[in-house]
Amino acid sequence: MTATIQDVAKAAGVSVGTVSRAMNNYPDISAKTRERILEVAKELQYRPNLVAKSLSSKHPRNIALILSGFLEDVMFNDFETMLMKGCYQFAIEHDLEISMHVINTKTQEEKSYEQLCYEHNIAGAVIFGLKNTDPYFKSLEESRKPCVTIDVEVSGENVSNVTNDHVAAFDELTQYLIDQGHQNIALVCGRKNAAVTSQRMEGAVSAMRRNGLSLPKELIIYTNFLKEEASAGVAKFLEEKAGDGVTAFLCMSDMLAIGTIEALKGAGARVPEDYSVVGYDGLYVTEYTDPKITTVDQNIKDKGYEAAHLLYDMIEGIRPAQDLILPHKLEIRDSVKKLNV
Amino acid sequence: MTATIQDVAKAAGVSVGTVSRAMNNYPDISAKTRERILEVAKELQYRPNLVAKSLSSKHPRNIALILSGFLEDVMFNDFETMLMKGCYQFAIEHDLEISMHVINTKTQEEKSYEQLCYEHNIAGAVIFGLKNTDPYFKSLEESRKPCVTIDVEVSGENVSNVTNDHVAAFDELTQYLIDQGHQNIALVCGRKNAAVTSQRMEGAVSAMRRNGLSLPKELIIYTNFLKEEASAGVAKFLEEKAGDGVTAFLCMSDMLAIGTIEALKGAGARVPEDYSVVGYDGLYVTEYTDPKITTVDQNIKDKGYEAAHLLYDMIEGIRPAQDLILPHKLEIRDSVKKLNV
DNA sequence: TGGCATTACGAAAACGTTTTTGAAAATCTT
DNA sequence: AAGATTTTCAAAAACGTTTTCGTAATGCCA
Repeated sequence: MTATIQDVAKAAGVSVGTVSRAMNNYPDISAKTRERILEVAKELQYRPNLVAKSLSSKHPRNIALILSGFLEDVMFNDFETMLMKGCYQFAIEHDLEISMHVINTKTQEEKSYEQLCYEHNIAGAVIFGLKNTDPYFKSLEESRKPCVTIDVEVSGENVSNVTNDHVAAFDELTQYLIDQGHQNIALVCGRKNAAVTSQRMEGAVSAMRRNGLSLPKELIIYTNFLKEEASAGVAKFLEEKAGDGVTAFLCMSDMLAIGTIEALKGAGARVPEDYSVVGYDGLYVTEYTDPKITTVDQNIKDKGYEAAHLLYDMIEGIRPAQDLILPHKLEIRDSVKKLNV
Repeated sequence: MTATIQDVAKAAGVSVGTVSRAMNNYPDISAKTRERILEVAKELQYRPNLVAKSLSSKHPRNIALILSGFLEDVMFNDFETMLMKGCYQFAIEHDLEISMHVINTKTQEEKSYEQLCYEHNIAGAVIFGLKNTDPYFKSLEESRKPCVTIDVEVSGENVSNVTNDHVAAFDELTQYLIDQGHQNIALVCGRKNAAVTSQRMEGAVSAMRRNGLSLPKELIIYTNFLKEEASAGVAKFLEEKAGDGVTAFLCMSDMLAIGTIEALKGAGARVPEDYSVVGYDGLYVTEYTDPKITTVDQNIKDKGYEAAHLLYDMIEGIRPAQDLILPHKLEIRDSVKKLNV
């Protein structure tokens, strides 16, 4: 077996409490003994058992990343991975233990957020993937354990939210399209009742209005954020010649942009020569498509990092629960043609 | 606070030991009391503290997924995510606790695999991302804790390996190209001293030899598995007209295939009309490129699932350490043109 | 050198479980 | 109906830490 704190204590001729104090840089211990103990510990290759530590300690250093729907959804691999990277980065830099938990709508019903924290001795969590109808909305609100949700608006005394200004970002994206000379723009829209959809819609409309443009109903193509639906919707749109004069497709996600491009190519059109297309999200796949898609990067890795940061501060009482809005970045690539007006 | 086992015991008028027996379906307890206890537990919304459980239990149910280089490399997002999904899937189905740990070459030096297991009360781990020169090669060999590595050959009494038959798979891929009438094939090669490179090389050569073809040195383009290198290498290759008559590029990874296609398009050539290209790995990004890339799917999610499965069996003494070779699948898409011979 | 803070440490409780031990109660045997 | 089993459970030890509490040792001052 590996050495325990007992072994170190015995070898150093001190009590276990003293070893604990030495290992954790506590005050009431002399420099001499601390050093001796550390030496012995090193010699024995002693590593504290983190499980025991977690069980006994009053100052928790365990946070979690909770992913809802991770096993069900297959679309947003990048999102979750980049989020993880951000969270783990912060945890490593600050010497925190971080664990990952996969849940879904069903397990949310069976076990409250607070219970999950209690089960794992977790001080708080960053939560991603919540759907509007998920039981956790209520669970988090009632929780005494702090948490930080990503891109979803949950109320509650101990819940923060990290997001982007999707309205402003989509406005900016739309403005870019307009600045490139596009006046007849079709909108490839996400799920009707999703929060993100209405935010992005708002951004699109505000940019158009500011420029004296309008968004007629015929130029809106609805989907559930699925590539195939975008592809089918755009194909139908072209067939029906619903949008004569349309020069650009403004898509609410990168996947929708990919589907749109697929349909356009399928109909024999070229992108961006015949039609311009923009996406939203900043998935890395947009760098590998043809053409590379102009999009808005949500900087999800930073989001993960900042979410973990905020969570930590909430746990330590440094910052109160709050909403954090991170900057986005317009990524101009090759899917938009500049029109001569 | 949430209810503890003590609270349940008190409420049910029994000892804590009895509650434990009831919760874990142990034999020596009467059906009546078990039921009563379960009822009380439900009423109090009792959830056992898994940390305490892990600390005290002699029958560990904790496994881990260890990712090396996760924060450094940015390339293989899909790989790691799909691997995770596979592992978590198995863990959930078998009611195991699974934790994820991010390490790198440096932390490997500081802490042995066995120490890491001990720290977290882990019974064993699935390990991904090891480089040939990593300290863990030795660490795993000496470990008494079982582990399963992915795609990397480590010896050791308690270490298994889950992989594909990369030689056969690459042979198959090469044969497919030949079957489509390609005789002059350039090879876009990975890092010279990587194990996977030599395996794939072996597969390519064997298929060519079998068909009376050869692989002259001038038709090999070396890279370090980076897209940009493939792009630059192929561009130079075309410029120098090193491979007149070449009709196809056989790439050792999907990223290399993407780089190759980029270079070909950059030189004004069309894929697959002018040149055919195939990749290897089955990254999901290959479904979104133009054209969609013919590749070999390593089925990494299954690999994760089976790795966790094997690990579990090793822990339970059901299966000994062993090498597991999983099937691959040739994914024929749109990047190869059939030649008339 | 005696008295008083202060410092340094040992002893033991605590964290929430599982597991072992042993004994009372129930059941079976003859 | 008495002994032998078996069943059921309470009590306590164990897991490896941290933290609290108390006290012995040290330092300081006069």
